[in-house]
Amino acid sequence: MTRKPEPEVVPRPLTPVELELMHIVWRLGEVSVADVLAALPPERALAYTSVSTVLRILEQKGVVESRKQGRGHLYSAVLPRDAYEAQSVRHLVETVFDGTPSALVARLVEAVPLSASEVDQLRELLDAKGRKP
Amino acid sequence: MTRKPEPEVVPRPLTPVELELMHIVWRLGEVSVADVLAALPPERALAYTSVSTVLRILEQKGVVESRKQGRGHLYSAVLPRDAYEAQSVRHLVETVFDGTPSALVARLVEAVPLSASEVDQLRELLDAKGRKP
DNA sequence: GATTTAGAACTAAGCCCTTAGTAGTTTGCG
DNA sequence: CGCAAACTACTAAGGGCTTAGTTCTAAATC
Repeated sequence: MTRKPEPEVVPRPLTPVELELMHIVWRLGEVSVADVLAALPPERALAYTSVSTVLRILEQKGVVESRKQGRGHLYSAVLPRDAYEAQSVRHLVETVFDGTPSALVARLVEAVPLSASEVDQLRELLDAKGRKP
Repeated sequence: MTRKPEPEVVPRPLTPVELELMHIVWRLGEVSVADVLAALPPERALAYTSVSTVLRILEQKGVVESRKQGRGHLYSAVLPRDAYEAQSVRHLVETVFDGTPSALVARLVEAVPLSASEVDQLRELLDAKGRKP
């Protein structure tokens, strides 16, 4: 009935709000609560305390770290965006595509509209990969 | 404070247990609670009532439907696996990769070990895509 | 037809997520 | 120094997820 405390093979994705704030942290580097608040789109009016709470949760999860600065704290990412992207893709391959990466890409090119230039870009990526395995 | 009831642009992913059961439903087609229970790996000993509850939640969400059969119910997928895969990829592109599909693939080929044959497969997918846009 | 049994519905407990208020502390300013 | 503003920690409420027990009903068996 209780959650298994074993370290997860593929870490659990960030929750929607956590991810929303992390995008800001990744973009700005080192941020105060006020910075995050200011960076949110106008229609997304979170309370100061809500942002503060989520940042504290993220710190508790080890996703960001903070250092004291003047009156408040400055938060910065411990988990780089690259790493989270990689983690997310792995998680999706694992849980939805039976661990088969090509199945994901197959579905992607079929289900998501791709511009010609994007297709070209992908081809280049594969060529680079194919030449030095 | 309450969740906005607007229809989501990209539907929320299934929860871990829901997805776990859906894999079984997709594989077996039309299943009873007992079927699902039997299809679970031995180390995954869910109670009958737990499976029943999750299937009922899935039905409530419109992901499966049921018809009465003798003593119990038979559940079958309303949401095909294809569609869910597409939905999941779109969701990931949207929330993690800024809506840029090629960024996802770039991260994939970098972060997930791909066999040479998988790389070839991907190339073929792209060729097929490139020829008829 | 009565009893056993299989299943569904209801319920609940524990946990996490989201949002935010309140209270208390620290800092900067006059 | 004292006050106002900013900031943090604590707390809470509402909702969803996970797991499962209990209870009630319907079906199968004798």
